[in-house]
Amino acid sequence: MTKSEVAAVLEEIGTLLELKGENPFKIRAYVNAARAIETFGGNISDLQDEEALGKIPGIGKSIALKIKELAATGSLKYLQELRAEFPAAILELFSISGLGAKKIKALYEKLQISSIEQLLKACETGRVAELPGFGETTQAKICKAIEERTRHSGYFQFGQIAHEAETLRSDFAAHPDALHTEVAGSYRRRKEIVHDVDLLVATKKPETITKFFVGHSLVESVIAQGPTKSSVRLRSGVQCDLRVVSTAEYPFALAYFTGNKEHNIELRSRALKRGWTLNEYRLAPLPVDAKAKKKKPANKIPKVRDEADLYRAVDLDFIPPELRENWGEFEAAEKNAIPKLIEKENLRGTFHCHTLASDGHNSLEEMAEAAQALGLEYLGIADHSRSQIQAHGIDEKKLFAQVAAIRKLNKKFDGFRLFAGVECDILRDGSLDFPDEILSQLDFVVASVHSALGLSEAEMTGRMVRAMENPFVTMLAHPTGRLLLKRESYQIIIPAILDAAARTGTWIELNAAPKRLDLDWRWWPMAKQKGVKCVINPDAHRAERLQDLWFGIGIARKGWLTKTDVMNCLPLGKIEHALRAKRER
DNA sequence: GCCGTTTTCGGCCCGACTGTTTTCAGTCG
Repeated sequence: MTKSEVAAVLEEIGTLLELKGENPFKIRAYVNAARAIETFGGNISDLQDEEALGKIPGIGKSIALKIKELAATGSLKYLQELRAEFPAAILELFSISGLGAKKIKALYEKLQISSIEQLLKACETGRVAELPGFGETTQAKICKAIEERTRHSGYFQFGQIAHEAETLRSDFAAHPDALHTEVAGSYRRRKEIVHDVDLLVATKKPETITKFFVGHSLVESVIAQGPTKSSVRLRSGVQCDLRVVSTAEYPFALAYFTGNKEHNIELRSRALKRGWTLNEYRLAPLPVDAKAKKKKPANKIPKVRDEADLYRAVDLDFIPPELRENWGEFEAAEKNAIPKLIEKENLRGTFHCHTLASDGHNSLEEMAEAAQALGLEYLGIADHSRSQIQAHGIDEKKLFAQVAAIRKLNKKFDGFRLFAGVECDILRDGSLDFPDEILSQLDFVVASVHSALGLSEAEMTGRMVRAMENPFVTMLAHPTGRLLLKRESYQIIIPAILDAAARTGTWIELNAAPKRLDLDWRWWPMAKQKGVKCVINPDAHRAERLQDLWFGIGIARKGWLTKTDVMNCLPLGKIEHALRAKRER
């Protein structure tokens, strides 16, 4: 049983308790515990170790016992009993926006509705509108939400909505009444998956800004519109919320809406400890009445002009938005230990790009030109190897023709260089698609898995470790193989992969393609600790997709990486040596 | 159900918007 499976069970218990109308704080305890176990970074090798579980903040005696039972027997009596009280399909009703536990409970008790299909039927026959607390409008909204749900999941890859988000940002930035503009929320934290866009604007003319927003050409429909908050659906299908505040409120709102939730709770609790209350508008003294007798006089409230002032007010260094996940950033900010995160400008080159030779859409020359236009000093070409039939994998002959073409082109460049490589398939047994004699003639080798994806955890891990043990394999590409919102990771033991990478001197790719963003940011602190080096690659199949590097930078920052952790921050003069280091060991 | 540099009992983040109400409950973030 994995941590996330345990978290899913706790989450489900929370939902079922909500349906039962249980004490809201008990419900929150389960939801919190689910989050706690999922995000817990430390070692819990044994989920049956009740004592260790209980030490995780948010998990107490009762929940620790339940986790233990779950880990030991694979099931949980308490959950079985809860499930027995409701039809199984009822949980899917929670995926409809606008429906929460109270409404679902009413639908179930009054109309015996327990599935989306039944709900749609009841809406169409007008029975929902007749329920107390519901009405014609609510019924129509439910119909629309069901329709929306079938059109898209409500979750988007960061890259799918980045263009709209940036367009809105720049359009507001150019608006004369918008004094400050930022896209906050999970977008600003550079989460790989976002489900809405949070736009924040400081202004003296809220009505004008709101009007401009709901009338924007990217807006498909308006969901809600009030004096300080409006919500719309954009053309891509993503929901976008606008918050309008004053300039004085802006830094508080920016921090508040950048989140995440756990980060905000910690920030507020730090304010409370200093005798203040923090919300999205201001830092204010605590109300004097409540249990104030023993209390020492509240500290003077400092002036806050930007986010850095706010963090300073609670005795913290500034925390970059990407780190605001309550994932160790508070401890680091207290000890002046927030690293100087990598920036886009630090990247000097990149590897793992495709050309017309395999399944890319541009020539060597076009890829090189695009790389130079981005200010890069070098670009590594790595087309697919021969066994990738569907991706037009190249054979030995084509590969050497490309190497020759690259060597020839390099004579023309000034201050720029192409490196000749290959994206070599890792075969089922961990051997490589080309023999060492061929690989040794290349500047670098990207190794990756594209076949036999269903191997067991032990087999898949062993396969990758064996590939990394090859001295000519410079880097391991998209290590988990996940396709965001589409395909889960292969079954692999990532710490074992990282250990092998550290031992063999193999770089691990941070694949910057927005559908991958693999290796995931959550693993990079561990990778770094083990001494593993990162390489940020776009896996570009078109020249313009080299720009995906920007997504990779966001994830690298989110993974606490600095420029010294990322090999392709090395300048041209040093990267060549670094590429040879492993094979010369 | 969890938690404690205010507390082992009594809190637990809280504000915005909508729709159905006629002062508020429900949902969301």
